[in-house]
Amino acid sequence: MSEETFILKNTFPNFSNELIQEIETNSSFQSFKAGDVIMRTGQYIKSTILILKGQLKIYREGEDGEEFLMYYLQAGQACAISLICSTKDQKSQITAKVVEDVEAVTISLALMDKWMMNHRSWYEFVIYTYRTRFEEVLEVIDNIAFRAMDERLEFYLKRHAKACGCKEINLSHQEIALELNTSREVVSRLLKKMEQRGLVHLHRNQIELKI
Amino acid sequence: MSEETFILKNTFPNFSNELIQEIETNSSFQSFKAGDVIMRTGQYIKSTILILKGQLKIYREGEDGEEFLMYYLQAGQACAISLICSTKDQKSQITAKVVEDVEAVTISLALMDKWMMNHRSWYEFVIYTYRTRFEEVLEVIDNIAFRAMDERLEFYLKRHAKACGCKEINLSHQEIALELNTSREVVSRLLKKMEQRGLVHLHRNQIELKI
DNA sequence: TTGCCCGTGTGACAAATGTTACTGTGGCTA
DNA sequence: TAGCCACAGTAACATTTGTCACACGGGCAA
Repeated sequence: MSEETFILKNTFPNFSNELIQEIETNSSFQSFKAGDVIMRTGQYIKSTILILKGQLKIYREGEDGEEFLMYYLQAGQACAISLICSTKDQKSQITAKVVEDVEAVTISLALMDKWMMNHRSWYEFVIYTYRTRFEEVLEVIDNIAFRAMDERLEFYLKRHAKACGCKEINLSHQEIALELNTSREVVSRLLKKMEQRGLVHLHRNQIELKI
Repeated sequence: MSEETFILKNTFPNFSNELIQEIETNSSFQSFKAGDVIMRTGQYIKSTILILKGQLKIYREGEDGEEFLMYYLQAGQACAISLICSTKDQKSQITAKVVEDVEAVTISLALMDKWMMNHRSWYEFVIYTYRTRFEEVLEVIDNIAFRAMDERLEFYLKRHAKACGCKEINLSHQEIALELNTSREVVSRLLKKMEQRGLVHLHRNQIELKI
């Protein structure tokens, strides 16, 4: 078994052997550096990527360049939006930026379309991806629709900790503010209150989550 | 051609003849009255519905019973969420309420799953539905993340007018406030400002859109 | 007609959030 | 070491939104 096969099988354990083989013969491996923007709002989607390693964030851009975090993508996942844009010349509605160096497999739209019909395990992956992302987006809506900034910040920190698997969050207040579409001062203020309540411990460039 | 076949073919012109036939033989026609709640947050999804006539609204419920409008469903459409929940015992994340009396076809999950593989036109319908709803939800996120209440209200009114196909909106300020998750007073205040700007003309129980 | 409810309008105030301005501090580098 | 810069803290104020209180008028039913 080649190294690629091994990684693919491990990262996407539900894919059938035939599918893995098809992926290997038909698609290309690629790397991206932290900070790279893989997809930008308004660009045409020509392919999708399966993530083997690293982390991406998917966010919505406002008219004045505001960012708004939707969700993170990690190894074993794919971007729901690019999975579904189908054959039409579909413009991306979101931006994808690399958080940690990414290794990925690029798959053309035509192939995806074919696989949907021929590979049960691909079909299930797509449906699963779509469903979970839709749910995640619904949760995001809940947060901004029903909750105030303090709760949203708390939710954001927990989600971030979960995504990176540790309780130390290495983000500046400015970065957090961007993703929640608010201002640094507000984030500082609320974090200070959270610290008083014992929920976090604040350091320079690091927030230690204590819950 | 039976009456049902005729209606189905007209409402879902992209469905193949074989698919239409399958729908007819395997699923049941149902009616719902305005105000009925077809699906509620937390309920298990056992089937999906294709809408032949009338209008539904799909909204998210907050913990204290707040509503938050996601989108409307009309003839020729289906609920994206129920389309994708697949075989798992999936709980609904949204609530669906009838706005105008609805006639619909109910389809079990098992059938949907089968059709995805066997009927290209069903597959395309599902993908199309998912994509467009995802986009709509992204737009909703834009609105609450990046825009203030006055813009959101304007957007809401336009969307409502578009959905019902006329410029007279027969809603009380209270109802609008619920769907935007704000209070009646705020809606009144903003509508008054819009009237001063010449965007609307206010009547009792009716808002006349002038744009 | 009278009384009542609903929808609406509005002022006054409270609370949350955004903005401006300034301070301090740690670390890097010229 | 001095100067610079990014990050963080915070006070003061503006703006937006939510809340409370109350008034007005239309229409309906007793």
